[in-house]
Amino acid sequence: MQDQLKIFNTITGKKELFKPINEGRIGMYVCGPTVYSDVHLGNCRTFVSFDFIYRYLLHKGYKIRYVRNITDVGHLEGDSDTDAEDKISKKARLEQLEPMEIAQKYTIGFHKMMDVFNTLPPSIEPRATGHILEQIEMVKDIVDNGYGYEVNGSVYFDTVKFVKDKQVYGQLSGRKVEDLLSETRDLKKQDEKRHPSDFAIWIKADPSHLMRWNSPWSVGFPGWHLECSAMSTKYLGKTFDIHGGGGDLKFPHHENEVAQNYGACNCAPANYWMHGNMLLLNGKKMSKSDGNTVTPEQLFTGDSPHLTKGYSPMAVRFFMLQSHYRSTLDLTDDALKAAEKGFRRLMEGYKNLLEISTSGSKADAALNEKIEKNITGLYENLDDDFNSPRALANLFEMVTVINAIANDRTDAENLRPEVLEKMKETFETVIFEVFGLKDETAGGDSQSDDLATGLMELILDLRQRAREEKNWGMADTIRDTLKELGVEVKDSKDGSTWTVNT
RNA sequence: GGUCGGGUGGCCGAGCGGUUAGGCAGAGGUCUGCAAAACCUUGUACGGCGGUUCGAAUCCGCUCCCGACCUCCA
Repeated sequence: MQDQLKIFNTITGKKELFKPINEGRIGMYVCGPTVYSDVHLGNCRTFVSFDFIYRYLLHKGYKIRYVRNITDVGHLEGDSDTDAEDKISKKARLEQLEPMEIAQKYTIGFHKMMDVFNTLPPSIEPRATGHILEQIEMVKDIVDNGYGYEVNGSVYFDTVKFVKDKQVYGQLSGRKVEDLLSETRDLKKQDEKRHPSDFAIWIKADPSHLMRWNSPWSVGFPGWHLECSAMSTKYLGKTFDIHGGGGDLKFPHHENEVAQNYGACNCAPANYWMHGNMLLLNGKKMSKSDGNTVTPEQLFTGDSPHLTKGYSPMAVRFFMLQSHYRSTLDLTDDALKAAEKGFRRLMEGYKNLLEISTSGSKADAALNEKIEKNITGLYENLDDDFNSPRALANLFEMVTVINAIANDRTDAENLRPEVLEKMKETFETVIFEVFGLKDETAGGDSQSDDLATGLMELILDLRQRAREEKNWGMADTIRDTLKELGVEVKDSKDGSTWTVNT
C-alpha cells in the first residue's frame, strides 16, 4: 500500500515512486511564513495543500515529523536603492515596537488562521531567532569548506565556486548556471560581493538595526535562507525526505538552501522537493499595490469589492481541494459559490449515507462494482501525486448513488452490506481525516439534548400542527423567520429537519 | 528581455493518444400545500494554423494570448 505513492519531484521534474529514507518514517520540512504582517490568503492555500499532503501521509500509516518554521529574522526587504533591511526590523521601527512583539503578534494571527482552516499543527515549529547559534555554526561550516567568505563583517556564499564544484546550482529552479552567473543586478552590498549571484549568509547590522547578535564576524543577523537550512538539519537530519513550500520560493530561497546545505555538509538536503502553486484572484496574482487582493477575513465576511458574499472557511478549503496543489487556482466569486454548493452537496451526501442500511437481499452486481471501483480509484488518485480533485470526483460519483437511495429511487437492498460499510468508512476517512473538512452546520432531527434542540423541536412541532390545519401562512412565517435567523428547515415525507448555517 | 508553466464547454477545474471527469450555473421533468433539498434527462469543449498517427484536447512545429519566476513574496 505505502509503496504505491507517487510524488512529483521538482528537482527531477518527474513523478517518482516515493521511497522514504527509513521505511515507514518521513521527515518533512515546509517553509513557513515570515511573520511581519497578517497571513496572506496565498499562504493559506500553500499550507492547506501541505496539510492535506501531511494528512494523507499520516493516513497511509507513516510516522512523520512535520517541521514548519516561523521566520522572524533575516528576511530582507528588497530594495535596490537603499540598504537591505530586515522585514521584521523595519516593521518594528514603523510601529515603534520590539521586533519580537511584531513576530509574536503575527505568529498568533497565523496560528489562529491555520486553526480556522482546520490544519493540523506541525510536529515542530522552530523560529529563526531561536536558532541563531545553529545558523552561526552553519556559516562556520560553509566558510570552513571554502564556500563562504567574509567582507567587512558580513559573510557571503560563493556561488561561483559552488557552481564550479557541483552541478546542482540552478537544478531546482530550472535555471541555467550561465544565466545565474551573468546576472547584472544592481543590488545592495554589491561592492562587497565577489559576484552578483552570491548571497549573504551573515549580515553585519548597521547601528540602527534592531535585531543583532554577536558572531565571529560581526554583531549582525543571519541571512534569509539560512534558517531553513539550519533548522531542517537540526530536526530532520542533513538529508531528509520531503521539502515543501510555495512555488515562488523555488528561486532564490530553495535554490540557495540547497547550496547552503551542500556547502555545509556536502550533501543534498531533501530527496523530494514539492511545490504548491499560486492562488490567483480574478485571473491575476494577488497584489496589495493594485488592489487585487482579498484577506482571509474579507473572504469570510464578504467585505470586499471582489465578493458578493462571505464564504465559510470549510467552503474555502473545499474550493482549494477542488484543484490540484500544483496548479494555479483562480479565486473568483462564482467559483467560490460553486464550491460552497458542492461542499454542501458532499456533506449532505455523507449524512444521507449514514442513514442507509441494507441486508443485501437484492444485491445488484453492477451497482456494487461501480462503488468498489470508485473507492479503489479514489485511493489510486490520492496516490497519484495527491490528486484531490479526482478523488473528490470519485466521492461525488458515489454521492449520486447515495442520494438515489435516500430518495427511494434505488433500493438500499441493492447494496451488499460490506460494500456499504466500505463506502461509509471511505467517506468518513477521506472527508474528515484526509481532506480535513468538517461539518459547519449544527442541528438536524436527531440532535443531542441541548436547549436549542428542545426549542427547535417545540417550534417544528407547532409548525407541523399548523401544517396539518393547512394554516400555510403560519407554517411559512415560521420557516421564513427561522431562515432569517440562519436556521434552514426542510420538509420531507418523514417530517421536518433543520440545520444551522454558520 | 531571459527562464519556466498554461490556454478545456456560461464559470471553476481534472484528464494528457482511443473510455461520461467532477462541481456550479442553464433547459426540461419527477416529488412537494408552497419552498428548499433530492432524483431523472439534457445541450454547449478542448486558442489558431500545419504535421505525426488507423485515431490527438492529449505528441511535434509554428503562431497568438495569459500567468509565474528572474527583485520581497506561499
